[in-house]
Amino acid sequence: MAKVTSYDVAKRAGVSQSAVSRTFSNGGKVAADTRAKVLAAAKALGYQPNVLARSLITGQSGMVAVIVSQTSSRYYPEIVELLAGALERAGKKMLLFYTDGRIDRVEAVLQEVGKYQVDGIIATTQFAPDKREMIRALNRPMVLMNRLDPQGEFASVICEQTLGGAQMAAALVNAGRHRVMLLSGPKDNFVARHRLMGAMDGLGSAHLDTLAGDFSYESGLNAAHQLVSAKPDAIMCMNDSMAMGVIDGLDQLGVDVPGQVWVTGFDGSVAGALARYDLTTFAQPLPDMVKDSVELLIGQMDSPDESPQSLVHQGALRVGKTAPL
Amino acid sequence: MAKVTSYDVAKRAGVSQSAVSRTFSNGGKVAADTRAKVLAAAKALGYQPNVLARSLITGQSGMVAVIVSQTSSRYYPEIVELLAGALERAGKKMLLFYTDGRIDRVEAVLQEVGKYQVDGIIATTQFAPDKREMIRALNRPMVLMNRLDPQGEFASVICEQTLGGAQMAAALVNAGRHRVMLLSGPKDNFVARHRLMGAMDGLGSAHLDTLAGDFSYESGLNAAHQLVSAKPDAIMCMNDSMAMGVIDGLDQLGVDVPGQVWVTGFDGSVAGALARYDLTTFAQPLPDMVKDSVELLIGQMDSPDESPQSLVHQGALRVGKTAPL
DNA sequence: CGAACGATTGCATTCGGATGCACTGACCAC
DNA sequence: GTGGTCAGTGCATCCGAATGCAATCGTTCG
Repeated sequence: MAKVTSYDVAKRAGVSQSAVSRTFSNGGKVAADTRAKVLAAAKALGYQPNVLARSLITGQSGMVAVIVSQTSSRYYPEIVELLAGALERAGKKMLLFYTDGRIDRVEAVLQEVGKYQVDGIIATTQFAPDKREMIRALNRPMVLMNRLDPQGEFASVICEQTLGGAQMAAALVNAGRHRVMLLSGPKDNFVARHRLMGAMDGLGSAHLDTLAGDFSYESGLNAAHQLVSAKPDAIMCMNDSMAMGVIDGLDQLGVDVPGQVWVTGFDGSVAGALARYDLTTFAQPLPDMVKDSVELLIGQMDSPDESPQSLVHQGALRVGKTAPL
Repeated sequence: MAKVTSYDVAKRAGVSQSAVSRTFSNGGKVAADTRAKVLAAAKALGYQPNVLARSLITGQSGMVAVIVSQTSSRYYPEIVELLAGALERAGKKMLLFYTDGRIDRVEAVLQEVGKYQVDGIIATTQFAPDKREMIRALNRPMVLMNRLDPQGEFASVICEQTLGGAQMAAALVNAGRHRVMLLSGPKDNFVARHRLMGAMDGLGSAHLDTLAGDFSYESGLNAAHQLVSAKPDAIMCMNDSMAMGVIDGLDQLGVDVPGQVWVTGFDGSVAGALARYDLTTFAQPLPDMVKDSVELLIGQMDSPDESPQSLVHQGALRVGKTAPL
C-alpha cells in the first residue's frame, strides 16, 4: 500500500513502464485508450509519480528555494506569503530557508540549497562578496529581491530605495520639519543603507542625528527615549516595524504623535496600516515585485542564456496619521 | 562545472564511487586517509551530494512538509517562523504549503506532498473526513498542530482550547462583566469551535450574543459597530487579530477600551502584544508546542510502529490593558 | 499488391548515490 | 607457519522514472 511505482501501474494496466511514464509526462506520445487504461490503473492504486526520481533524469525538481534573511522586521512574513501564492501559481513548490539575518549562516544555507536540485532561488538576503563563486557553482537561476548585485551577474527586482528615502525626507522638509532624527536599519542591510542615504540627501541641514536600529519593533521601542531627547520635530524610521516601536515608546513617554513629533516608516507593510498605527510610510509595490520576481525566475529557467535582468519598481508615499504631510 | 557527481570525486581521489558515498553517509566504514583524500577531492571540485538521488535509495529526503491553513490571522506567520527554526535544528528542510483556508485546496496540496518524498508532515489544517484514506495512503508520519484527529490515528499537539475559553469567560464574569458579546472564528475551524464552546459554557447567562468572524483583522474591524450596538460590557474575540480589529473599530466609533467595553483576544500572538494594543488574551505556549510537534514527528520517523501520541498543552491568561482583569 | 509511412509501443539504458557481497591484506594467536 | 579475524575496498545492483532507439502494427499510396 505504501510505495506504488510506475511498474506497479504498468503491470496492472497491462502496458510497459514507459507507457506509464509517457502518460504522466508532458510530451508523451500515448494512444488515447492506453492513456485511459494507465490512468484508471493509477487511480485504483493511488499512484503518484515520484518527483525526486524524475528529477534525476530531467534535472528539474519543481522546487524553488526561498531564502529570507528574517531580520525581526514583520515585513518578511508578508513577503513569504505573497511568494507562496505566486510560486504556487507558477507550479513550483517552496523550499523555505531563514538566515536569521546572520550573514555567516548564508553559506550553510547555500550549501543545503545545493544539495536539493532546486529549479531556482529567490533570495532577500545579503551575500558576502566571497560567496559569489559559491553561488555561481550552484549554477541555478536566481533572483534577488530588494538586493542588488553590483556586478549585474544575478537578476534582481528592487524598489527604488534611495529615491524613496529622499522623497520622504523632502516631503517632511516641505511640510516645515527641520529637526529630523533618523533611525537606521542594520548596517549591512541593502535597503537600510540606501534608504538612509536618500533620507540624508533629502534632509540636508534638517538632519539632526542618526541612531542605529536593527529593523525590529523592539529596537524602535528602546530608541524612543534617546530619539526624543534631541527635541526633534520628526523621526524618520527606516522601516515600519521600528516606526511602530518608536510610536509606542513615545506614547509611554507621554509624547504625542503627531502632535509633538511626526514619525514615518518605510515598507508599506500590512502591519503598519493597522488603524492604531496608520503609519505615514513609503510603500513598496510588494505584490508587483513578487510577481515580477517569480516571472523573472521562470524566464531564466526557460532561457538560461539570456543575460539576467534587473527590474526597478517605484514606491509611493502613503500618508497616514503619524505624519500628516 | 555544473554537475559534480560522486564518480567525479572518486576519479580525482583515485578511489571507487562507493568510497565517496561511504565518506558522505553516516555509517560508512572508511579508512582515515581514504576519507581525507575524498574530502580533499570533493572540496576541490565543489562536490555536494545530491539529496534527491540519495532519497531514491534511502527513502529519506530530509524534507518536512508544513501545511498551513493561512486564514488571514496574523498568528500563522509566527507559527511558520518557529517551525522553521525547530525543523532546521532537527536537520530538516521545510517544504511549505498554504491552503488559504480553503478545505477544497487540501486535497490538491496533499497530492503535491505525496509526490515529494517528504519525511513527514506538520499540518495546521483541517482535513475533511473523506481525506483520511488519502492521508493514510501517503504513509508518512504526520503531526497535527492545534487540530485533533477524532479517531486518534494521527499524532497531534494541541493547546487546551475549550478550557481556555472557559477560563477567560470565568475571569470576565468574576470581574463583574455580565453582558458579553462573542466574536467567533470560521465555523469549520477546530480551535474556533472549541474556544467558542468553552466561552459559552463559562459565560452562562452573561452571554448576550455571538457574531460570526473569520479570524481576520478586517472582520473584527467591520464587526465593531454591530457588536457595540448590543451595549455589552465586554467583547470576547476568538483570536487576537479580530480583537485588534474590534479595538480599532471601536476607536473609530469613539468607544473607549477598556473604559466602556473590555475586549479580549485569544492566541497570545506577538502582534497582540504590541504596546498599542496590549491585548488581554489567552496565550498558547507556542514555542513549546512547536518544539513538541517537531519532536513527535522525529520520534515517529525513528519508530514508525509506535502508536501516535497526542500532547495537550495548557495556555494561560495574559492580562493586558484591554481588559484589566 | 507491395513498399513506404506514421503512430505507438517496449526495451534498454540512464540519472546519482547507497549498499550487500565478495575479496584483499594486515595482523594475531596458536 | 597456518588458520582465522576483521577493517577497508570495489563490484554490481538497485531505487523510480524518462527517453533514444528499434520493433510493431495498421495504413496509405503508387
